[in-house]
Amino acid sequence: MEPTATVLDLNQLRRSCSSCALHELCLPAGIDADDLNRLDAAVKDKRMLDRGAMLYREGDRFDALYVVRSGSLKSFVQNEAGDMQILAFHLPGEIIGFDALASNQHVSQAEALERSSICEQPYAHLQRVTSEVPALHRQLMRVISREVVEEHRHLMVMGRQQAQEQLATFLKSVADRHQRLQRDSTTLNLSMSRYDIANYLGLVVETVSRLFSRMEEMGVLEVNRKSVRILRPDLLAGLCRTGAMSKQKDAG
Amino acid sequence: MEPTATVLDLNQLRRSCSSCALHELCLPAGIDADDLNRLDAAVKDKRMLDRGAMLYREGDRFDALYVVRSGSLKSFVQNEAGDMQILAFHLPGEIIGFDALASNQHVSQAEALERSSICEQPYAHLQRVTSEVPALHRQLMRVISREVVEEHRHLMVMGRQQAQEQLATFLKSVADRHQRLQRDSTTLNLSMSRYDIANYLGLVVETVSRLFSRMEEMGVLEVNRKSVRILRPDLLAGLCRTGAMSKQKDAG
DNA sequence: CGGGGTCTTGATCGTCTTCAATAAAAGTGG
DNA sequence: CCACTTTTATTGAAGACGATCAAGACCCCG
Repeated sequence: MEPTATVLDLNQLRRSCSSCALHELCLPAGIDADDLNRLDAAVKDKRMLDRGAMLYREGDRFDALYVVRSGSLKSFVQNEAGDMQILAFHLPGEIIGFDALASNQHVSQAEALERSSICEQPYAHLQRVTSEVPALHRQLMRVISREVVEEHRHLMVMGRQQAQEQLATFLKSVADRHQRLQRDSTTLNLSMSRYDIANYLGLVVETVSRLFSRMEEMGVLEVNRKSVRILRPDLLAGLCRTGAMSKQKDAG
Repeated sequence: MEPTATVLDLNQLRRSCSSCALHELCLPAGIDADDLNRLDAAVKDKRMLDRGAMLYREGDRFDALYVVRSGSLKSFVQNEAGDMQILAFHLPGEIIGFDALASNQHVSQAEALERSSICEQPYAHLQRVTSEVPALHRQLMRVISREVVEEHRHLMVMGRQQAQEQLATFLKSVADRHQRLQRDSTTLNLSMSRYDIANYLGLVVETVSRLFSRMEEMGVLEVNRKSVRILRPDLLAGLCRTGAMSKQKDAG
């Protein structure tokens, strides 16, 4: 759509973390310039991934955490039958790879949804730096914790909300993350396919497509393939709430 | 149901970890007697929880991991509206509390499903011991990793399977965990209510009840309230498989 | 023994899925 | 660059699965 983005990425690629446009969003939040430089030194390289390319596969040895600089990815698991379940979408500034922290090898897979620039943080280095810089360690823990909370939220959405609420919640989530990136949070460019969205929510693609159309009719959205404009953020927020009847609320 | 269990618990309560019937199932797997004693010293106390009692609540400061000695618990999250989503059930030998590891405070809640005996491992001590005993550290990491994998599996079940497959998978999971405990894996005593099972799977209680009846008619189970006997483990295993049509399999 | 919570079962309804067809976009190769 | 195929998205019609509403049975606890 806009070639500007690509050009920007290429420029950023040359720069170090301290000048990274995302540096306040990922690990270094609340960390001074000195600490930042030490972290910077640990960065191995900045990889480019084409659409469909895998960042890591299940079983891969764990040797780094990854920060999305530009583009986006999906992470997912597969069962014996090959069924895929998408766990999360990852936007710029977000960190991937935590799934391998405990066992030292990945238990999920990550694939680029579009041409993406990835910043690789070798874990051995990162570990050394975080042990020396308590602030960085706390920040890393905070990010991991957010990850856990996010998984809980995903389960809650799948378990207790119905399709329209689910899609509304998903869109709001993407919009909120755009906002944190100081981007226009009303004009979303969804890099993932309808299939991916459906899979993530536990629905089929037709249902998702219909919901987009319905929310457009309601005047909440303006949908054009990948491009979704949120016309009424207030209404969208309302659609997220599990309306009156849901399954069960608090159990005694 | 059987007072024998309660008596056993009371006896075990007096004993240390090294004589704990579950010791090979939880942390100390693959750890020699010497190491075990050091771990033993770290155990603060063994708590009893009545049915409905909370082990920890959201926001509680993190200060220990807990091992279920007997009984069982559920862990869950709640949203602003008070809707509950059960994340997991915890059987004897299983460890709870990992959700707080990163942020140092719990982001979910744990409640006893029946009178349960809990072994408390103060984290400060545990940390000291694991740093001195690499084998224990690895074992802890392995357990955490299993937790992550389990959450992925939960998402997969909720997202891609239909009701009957979900319940079959749930039952098989409980049976498998019974087997690891060297218990009779064909006679389950489900401590959680139908409401809890339904909530865990993202269904309503009536659906779960009907599915139990249906699987009984099929000759797979013999159901009597909380007591479920698996007559045909082979058929049950078959019911777990997402039969032919599901939502979407592997995406290209 | 009564009463509240749990569980089961039935009837009906609605949401989401399935199947099918079309359209638009993107990728492919001459 | 344009036919060609393939993938992705939309829409319709029909059907199924699970939810909802309602009633009754059962169980446990005071």
